[in-house]
Amino acid sequence: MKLDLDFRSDVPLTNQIVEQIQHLLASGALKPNDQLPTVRALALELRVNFNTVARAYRTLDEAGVISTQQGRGTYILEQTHPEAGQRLKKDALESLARRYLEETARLGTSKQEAIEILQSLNS
Amino acid sequence: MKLDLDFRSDVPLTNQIVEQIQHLLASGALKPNDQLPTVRALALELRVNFNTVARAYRTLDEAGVISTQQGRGTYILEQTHPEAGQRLKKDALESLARRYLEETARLGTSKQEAIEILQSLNS
DNA sequence: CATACAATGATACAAAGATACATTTATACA
DNA sequence: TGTATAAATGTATCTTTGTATCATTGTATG
Repeated sequence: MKLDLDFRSDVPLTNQIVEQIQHLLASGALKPNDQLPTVRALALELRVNFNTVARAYRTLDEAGVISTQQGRGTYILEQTHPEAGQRLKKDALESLARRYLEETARLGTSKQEAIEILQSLNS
Repeated sequence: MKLDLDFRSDVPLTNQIVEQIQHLLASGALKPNDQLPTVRALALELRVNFNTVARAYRTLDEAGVISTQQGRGTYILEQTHPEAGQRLKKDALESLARRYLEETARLGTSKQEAIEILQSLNS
């Protein structure tokens, strides 16, 4: 990967990694489903502790840009376009909700019960 | 088999397999003496390493749900404890609920909103 | 200075994959 | 029909990969 860290910069290494991966994505150098280097491989290349790469990956994960999977690796996600979003999000939510009801119904549970179970979860 | 793994979930793949097989059992889609797919066949279908399936099978074996036999295959056992059925169903419902919340959260939706969407569905 | 905080590194851990193996069943062939 | 061989199936073990937690370092701030 063509990343180039500036160790003298006052912007943290982790942030530099995050930003540069986002640039690669924006420029098309990285595409959905591409596998990123392992945290250790990239760390070696950048001469940095692998935790630093792992932290960058986590930031990107939380931003919904990549998916990091323990034991498997990390992958670029499909980018959901915000402008296409509102309608699609509503549809997606409804389809999730329908699927949840179908599956609980298969277990012989009513919609009301299915909702109560949700409410009882501590989160 | 109708299993559907979420590679982005923080629930380990092995656990997802365990839970979903328990769902199939709780819902009656799997019955005693049914043969499960071989570890390799199911792994291929789920796009997962076959050891991951083997680990899930072992967990179910240790729980007394199935019987795995080297060289033969794996089979659903008779349920010796009647109350195990209730337990199975309760666990199944809870993990379905958790997954629903996890997926809606990923779309930026709160638990309360997730519940309201359920209520708004005409069924 | 002292102390607090942020960034990075070090170490131990957990989940998943790769590879070689053991057991059972199926098949070939004398 | 008996036996050798191959194929199918689960098991054991090690490697790879990301995660969690604590220690270290540097720097601001009082």
